[in-house]
Amino acid sequence: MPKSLHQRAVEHLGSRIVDGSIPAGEVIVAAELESELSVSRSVIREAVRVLASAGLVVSTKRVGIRVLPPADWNPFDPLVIRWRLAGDGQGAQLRSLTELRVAVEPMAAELAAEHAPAEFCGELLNLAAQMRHAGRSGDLASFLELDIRFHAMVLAASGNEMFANLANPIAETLRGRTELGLMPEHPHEEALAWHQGVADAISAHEPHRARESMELIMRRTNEEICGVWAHKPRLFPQPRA
Amino acid sequence: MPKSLHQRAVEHLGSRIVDGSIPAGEVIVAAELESELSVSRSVIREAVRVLASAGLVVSTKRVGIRVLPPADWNPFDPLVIRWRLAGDGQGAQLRSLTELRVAVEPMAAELAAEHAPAEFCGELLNLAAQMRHAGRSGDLASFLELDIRFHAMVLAASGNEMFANLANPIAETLRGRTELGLMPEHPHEEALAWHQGVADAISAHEPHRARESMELIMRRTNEEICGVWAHKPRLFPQPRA
DNA sequence: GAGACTACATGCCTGCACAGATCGGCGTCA
DNA sequence: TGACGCCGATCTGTGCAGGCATGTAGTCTC
Repeated sequence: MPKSLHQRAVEHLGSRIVDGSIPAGEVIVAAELESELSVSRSVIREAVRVLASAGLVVSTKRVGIRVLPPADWNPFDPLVIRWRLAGDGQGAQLRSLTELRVAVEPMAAELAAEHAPAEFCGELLNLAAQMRHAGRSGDLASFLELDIRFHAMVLAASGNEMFANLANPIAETLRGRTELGLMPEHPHEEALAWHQGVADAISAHEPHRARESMELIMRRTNEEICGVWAHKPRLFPQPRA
Repeated sequence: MPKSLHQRAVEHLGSRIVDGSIPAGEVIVAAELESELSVSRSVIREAVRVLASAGLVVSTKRVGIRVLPPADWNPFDPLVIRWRLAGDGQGAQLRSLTELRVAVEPMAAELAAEHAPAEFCGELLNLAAQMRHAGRSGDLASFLELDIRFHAMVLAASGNEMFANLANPIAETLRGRTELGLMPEHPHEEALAWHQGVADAISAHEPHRARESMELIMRRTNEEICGVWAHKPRLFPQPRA
């Protein structure tokens, strides 16, 4: 299925910038890209505009298209997240996202217990039961997908659209952890109980208990992987004016 | 200072979509926009591409440019946040951002205490002292700007680029609260002490205390404003497939 | 009801004029 | 001689105008 030329141009340039093939500070002229990709100016210009809106490049007259340093990238842009997870920045990206999860999900569980509509509660209980079943039978692939849906459901049930929007990158995080072999061989019985506890507490509208159960899950998550990327350098950008 | 035609086109279309002037489901043809803004196709096309990357519209052959419902917008896109804060969605946007702050900032303080370079610690102590001075002398304007810089500094000192990137919207949140008169007349003496506590704990590399001090600040923040938008409807989008 | 047909809006390409930023040469002055 | 400032040449993105190609939606036919 051939994607549009525009998408391919965005992908080509963006992924090369994010994986470091094109270092920050490099300047490119649009004409080069035209011949490199064998596409016309309009395609290049539209792609550059999209990448500029993600903070990857800035284009100025007489100089060309300048690649910006990682500190200027929008780390919440879905494209940036995808490219980082696909390449060298994978470790740092997974760490950032995991830390974000640890911060956000307990709050999401608390809000969900206060505001979640009934159908979300039912679905959460349903998912928790299925997770228990898949976990005990050792069906790791199903468990992963259920886990993803469970956490996405909690985020959506919080009624906070920013939380809900984190579902996709968090799903990628979980998949990434699995690919890297950072998930336990067999889901812990405690983890199953904690997920059940989150679903129960949200359904019973008990915010405090929902938060605490989710905090247990997150604490375990953090412990399992906090050491893995400890050596990766952290970025400390100066807060801009 | 006349901005480029591209920026104006993005602004024009985007702000009208976000403030609801153009309802979801509406279809627009590019030719209309050309005559409406008196610009050429390339400008419109590039603007549409940028808005599409933010999830505001999709453009399909034979049908035109379809405006997407709010659930499809990227709530972390800086442009979307700005437009929402400027218009009708202001309440819901401030609530979302505040909930995000409450979740993220304690974690950021904890991480900062573990990883912050020395220069960040010094600057934090400096800011806390200035805040105390401005707060006690009743200089609310200075206090607001110092408050913004303080929280931005903690987020940056966490070494998590996603946290650091939340500094701008959070600054807007604080300014928005002030404009709406939701800030206390005089900063509480306790709040000053808590900020000092955060700076001290981070400088002393005491993650637990840093988190707890920040939690106190956030709890107060939440109490001050949680009731204000309680009546605003929450969005519960279905998690996508 | 299923398949072919047609109209239409976007996708993509190309040539042109303009604006603004950079760079180099030139002259002046200390 | 060397440093500074002015000014024009040049390069590149910005924007415009028009054209053909392509895929889809709606219609029309059988």
